[in-house]
Order: sequence, then C-alpha cells, then structure tokens
Amino acid sequence: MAKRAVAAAGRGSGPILCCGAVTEAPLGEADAESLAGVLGALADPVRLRLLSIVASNEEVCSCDLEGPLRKSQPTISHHTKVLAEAGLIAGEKRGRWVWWRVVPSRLEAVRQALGG
Amino acid sequence: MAKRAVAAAGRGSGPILCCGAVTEAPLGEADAESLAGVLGALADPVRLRLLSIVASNEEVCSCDLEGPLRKSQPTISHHTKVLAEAGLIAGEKRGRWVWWRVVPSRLEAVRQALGG
DNA sequence: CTTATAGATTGACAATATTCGATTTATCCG
DNA sequence: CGGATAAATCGAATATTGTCAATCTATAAG
Repeated sequence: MAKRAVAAAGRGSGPILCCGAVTEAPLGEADAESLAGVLGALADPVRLRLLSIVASNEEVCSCDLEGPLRKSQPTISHHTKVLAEAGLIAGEKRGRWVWWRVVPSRLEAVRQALGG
Repeated sequence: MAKRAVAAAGRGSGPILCCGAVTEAPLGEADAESLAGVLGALADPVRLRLLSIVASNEEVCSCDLEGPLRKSQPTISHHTKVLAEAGLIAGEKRGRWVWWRVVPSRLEAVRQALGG
C-alpha cells in the first residue's frame, strides 16, 4: 500500500443543495448553511490562490505551496484542510508527501448552486 | 425625484478578475482579494437566504425580509449593505421603503470566475 | 537505530464578523 | 407642525477566522 486518500470526509461529499439554485427559490436554512460552508472555504485570498495553483498543475505537493503563497507550513496545512473538507480538493499521501488535485465536479456544483 | 439608487458604490462594479478563471491560471493577489471579497459576501447563510428571496421575487422591500429571515432590523440592514457593496443586489429607495433586486450579471461573473 | 524531512496538530493571539439594543435620519400622513 | 414608520448608524458583546511558533507523527535514508 503506497497510497492513501486524505481528508475526504467532512462536508465534502454529497450535493450542496437539495434541489434547485439560489436564484430559483428561497433557500431552506440547511441548504443555506451547506452552501455557505463551501463558499466560506472559497472566500479567502490565500485559499483561492492555492486552489488556482493546484488547478493549473494537475497535481501539486504541499511542499510546493509554501513558496508561491508565502505562508508558513502550518498555515498551508490549515488551508489545504479547509479546502479538502469542503470537497474542493483531494489529497493523496505518497511517501512523505501529499499530492493535491482539484475536484472539478465540486466546483461545478458550486456554480450550479449559484444559478449556473 | 421619487427614486434613488442605494449603495451602488464599494467594490460592486467592474470585473471581478482581470482575466480568466480560478481554474485557468494561478491567481494574482489582487484578483484573489477581489474574488474573495465577493465570495465572502455570499458565504453567509442569512445572506444566501436573503439573496434567494430577492431572486425569487423580482423586487423585495427590506421590511419584508425581517419576517422570513427572523433577524432584527439592523441585522437585515447590515446584510443588504454587504450584498449591495459586493454588487450582488441593488436597492432603490422609494418613499420610506428600499426595494431590492438581484444583479444577475454579477452572479454570472462569480460563476465565470469560478471556471464557468 | 539514528537522523532528516513532510505534514498535522496544538495553543495563543490579533483581526473580523455577526448580532442586537438604542439612537438617528428620512419620509409620509393627518 | 407632530406622530408614526422604514431604514441607517452606532456601540458593545460574542463568535469565528487567519496566522505562526512549538510540538508531534510518519516516512525515508544512512
């Protein structure tokens, strides 16, 4: 066993809204909390840059994020965790490194929820 | 003069990103701040429900939001202000009331920025 | 086994955000 | 004018969040 999925739990799986989009009908409280959670994960400049770096490179190691983002290692770890728990990225541990990829379907789900 | 635009200033106008989307290339810091600002306005359950109510009704008076959202008047006022400054809704004061509408192009711009 | 390295976790602190009561401003009506 | 109503602003309490130093865990290499 050389691979291991990382941080795939949390609120990361399943649909964001039970049905429809923000623009279609008044949101229930549960749906609002759900969507706000994912949007909250996106609503940070460091996490947006992190996500865009991962999206631009197929696969990115955590260790390659400290440089471009100019944040400490614990901070990077915190942000990857937030994005992973929101289901927006998925990590795989290989040896000492964790490799991150975007989850395109999750981003698509966000756009849908926003009325896409 | 019976009409007046409300809270159209702030970061509300202009494009969210200078070019491309989060998924296309690493975001610059300015773009990241810009997008995070708009997403931050969306990343609150009360504001999402507020937005969905306005979107579902062409035009909604602030006074008609207190009931469904079950928040105090100052809280509603605060949230409409945040959404308006993000350019997501626009208000028009008519007499004693302020009528809110969504700005569909702004929501579309968010979806685009997210890789739509 | 020992050392080195990647990443996660913990704890603390500063900065922000949400919320509401009280007050103020603006507008309408009699 | 004076009373009533819609909304904005102010001030304060509370909760949440972003950040990093220090520490811990896991894996690789010698």
